[in-house]
Amino acid sequence: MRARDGTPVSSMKSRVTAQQVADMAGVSRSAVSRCFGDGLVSEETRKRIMAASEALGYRPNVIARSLTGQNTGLVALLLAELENPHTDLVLKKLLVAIAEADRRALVIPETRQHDLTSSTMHALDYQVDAIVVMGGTVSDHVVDRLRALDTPVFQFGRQIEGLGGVACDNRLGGLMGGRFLVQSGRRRIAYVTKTAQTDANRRRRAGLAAALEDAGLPFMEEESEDNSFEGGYNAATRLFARSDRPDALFCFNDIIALGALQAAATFRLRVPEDVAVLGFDDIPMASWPAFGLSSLRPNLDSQVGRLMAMIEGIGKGSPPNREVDLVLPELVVRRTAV
Amino acid sequence: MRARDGTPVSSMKSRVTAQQVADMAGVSRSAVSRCFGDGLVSEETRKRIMAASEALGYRPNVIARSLTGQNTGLVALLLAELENPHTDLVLKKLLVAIAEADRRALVIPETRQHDLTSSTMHALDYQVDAIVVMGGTVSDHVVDRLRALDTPVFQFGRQIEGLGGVACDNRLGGLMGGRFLVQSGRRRIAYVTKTAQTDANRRRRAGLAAALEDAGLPFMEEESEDNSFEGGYNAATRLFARSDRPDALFCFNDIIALGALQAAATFRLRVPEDVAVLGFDDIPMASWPAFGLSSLRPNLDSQVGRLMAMIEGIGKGSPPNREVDLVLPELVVRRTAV
DNA sequence: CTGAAAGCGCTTACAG
DNA sequence: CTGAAAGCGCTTACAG
Repeated sequence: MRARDGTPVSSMKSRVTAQQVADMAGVSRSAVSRCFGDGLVSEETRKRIMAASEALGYRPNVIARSLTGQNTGLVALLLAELENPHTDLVLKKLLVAIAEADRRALVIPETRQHDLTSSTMHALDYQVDAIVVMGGTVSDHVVDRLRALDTPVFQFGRQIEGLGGVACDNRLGGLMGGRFLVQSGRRRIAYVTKTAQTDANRRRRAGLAAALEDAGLPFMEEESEDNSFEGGYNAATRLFARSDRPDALFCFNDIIALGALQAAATFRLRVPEDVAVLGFDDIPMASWPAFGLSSLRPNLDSQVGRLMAMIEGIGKGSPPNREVDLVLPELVVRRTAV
Repeated sequence: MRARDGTPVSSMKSRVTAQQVADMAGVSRSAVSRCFGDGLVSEETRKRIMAASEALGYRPNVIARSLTGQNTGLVALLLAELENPHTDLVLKKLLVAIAEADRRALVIPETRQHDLTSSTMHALDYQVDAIVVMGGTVSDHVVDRLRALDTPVFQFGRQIEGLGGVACDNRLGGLMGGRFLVQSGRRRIAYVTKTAQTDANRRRRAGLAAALEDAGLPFMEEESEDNSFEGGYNAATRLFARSDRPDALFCFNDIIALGALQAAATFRLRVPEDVAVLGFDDIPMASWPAFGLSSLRPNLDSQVGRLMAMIEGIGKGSPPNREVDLVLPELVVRRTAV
C-alpha cells in the first residue's frame, strides 16, 4: 500500500522502533534505550541518538516498556456517585493534575455491571502504578483486598480505616458550620441530611451535633430523600411547615441547600433574616449572584495536591501510607448565612 | 518476604502467568492463550484450563497481549472546554458507555502544557484503539495529521470537515428554537452568543438567523463575554436596557440563559410574558423548579450510542468513517418560553 | 560508556 | 486440536 506520492504508507504511519533509531545512529538498541531511560550515555552518543530519533519521529513504546516491569505511568480513577456535581469538579481537577504530572488517567466508573472489585481488576490488567478510589460504598471485605494489592491504593474524599488517602475534614466542617450558625444567633438549627449514610454525611452530622451540644441547643434533623435540588426543596418544605420552624438549615451539600433556598422563597421566608441556609462543597453555582449561598469549601486544590504527592512518593522505599490526610475546609460566607 | 501465615507474599500478590496455568492444566502455553483468545481448543482442554485459571486467579496480562499487535481495549478521550458544565455530562455518559462496552477510557485533558497534538501523541503511546476528540479548537493542520493516523479518530459534538464523528445538529437546533419563538408571537428576538466563535456557536446562530429571515424579522445579537452565568447576566442586562428591548432571548447555552433569567428578574420583567428565554443543552439545572428553563436537548444518549457503534465498527474492514452523524435536538418546553 | 544476550507475558504462523 | 518456536519492542544485568 502506497500513498499518492509513492512513499510507503506503512513507513509513514506505523511506529518507529528503537532498533531503527539505533541503526540510523550507528549504535546499539541498548544505547537508545538508555538514552530515553536512565540517561547513562556519553554526550556524543546522546546527540546522535536524539538526531536520529527526531528525524524518524521516534517515541518509546510505553506498552513494551511496561512489560519489563517498568511503571506504566497510568493512574486508575475508580469513580462512583457520578450524579453528584461535586464529583464533576473533583474529577476534572484530578484529570488535570494527573496530566500535569505527566501521567495518564485510566478512568473506570461504577456501572450496573461493574462494582469496585471488578473495576480494580480492570485497573490491574493495565498494570497501573496507582489506584484512586473516589466515592461509592466500600465494604470492609473489599478494603482488605485493596490493602493486599501490590499496587498502592488511595482513597479520595473519604476516611476508610486502613486505607491511605486524602479527604476533607468533614467533622470539622460540621463543627465550623454549627459554631458559625450558633454565633450568629441561631437557636433552632436543623441538619438536612441525605438518605445514604455515607462516611461524609455521618461526619458532618457529628460535627454539627457537637457544636449544638456545646451550645446547649437541640439537634433537629430532616432527611432529603435524594441527593438533589428537589430533595432539598421537599425536606425544607417539611421543616418550614413545622410549628417549631428552624431558624437555620445546615445542608449536607450545596445542591440540597439550593433546593432549601427555593422552599424558603415559596414560604416567603427572608434569607437570612428569617432563616439562614448553609451548604457544603462550595460548588461553582454557590457563588452565582442568583444564590449567594454560604458554604464550606473543601479546599480541593490542596486535597488534589497532597494526593498527587502521595502518588509521586510511590516506591520511594517508604512504607505504604495507611493514613488519611485531612484537609481543613474553609467557611465561605455569602448572603444566605452571615 | 513472607506473610504472617508463612505463605510467600510474592505468590499471593504478583500476577499469575499463562505458563503457570499451562503447567497446572498440563497443556502448553499456546493452548492457554487460545482458550482466552480465539477459543479454538477442545472442550476437554478448555475445562482443564479454566479450572486451573480459576484456582490460580489468572487474568491475561493486557499489556503483554497488546504488544503482539492486539487491541489494547483502550479508548482515548481528549478533552477541552472543561469549564463547560455540558462537558461534565458528556464525559460521564461516555465513561459509562465505554465501561459498558468492556473497554477502558484513557482521559487526557487539555492543559497549559498539553495541546491536542501532544495529547494525541500520549494516546498513541498507549496504543489506544480509538481516539475521541471532545471540544477545543482544532486547526486544519491538526485535522490533516489526525486523518493520517493509523488509529481511528472521532470527533464528538462538533462538525469538522474530514473527520468522522457524531454531533448535535446545531444549525437545526437554532432553526427549531427560532421558529418556535416566532410562532409563539415573538418579534424582537436576540441571540446571546458567546465570544468564542466555535463551530457550535456559528451553526446555532446560522439556524436562528435563517428562521428569522424566513419570518422577515430582524436579527439582534449580544455577546456574552464569557461562557458563564455572569456573562449571560451582563449581556441580558445590556439588551434589556435598550429602547428596542427584545421580547425573546435565544441563548447559546443554558448557563448563559440562567444568567439572562436573573437579569430579567432584576429588571422586573415577567418571564415569559415580557420576555421569553430559551437555552441550549438542557443541562440538569434547566429542569430545576427554580428555573423551568426551556431548552434544546442534544439527545446525548443517542449521540453516545452512535459513537460507540462507530468505535465497535473499527477494523471491520469498512473504510474509515469521514462523515459526521448528526443527531436531531429536541425542543424541551418548560416555563421560560412557551 | 557500550553492545550482545536474555527476558518481560503474550500471540501466532507453522508443522504435526 | 495441539505444542515448539519465533517474535512483539523494550529493559537490564553482564562482560568488556
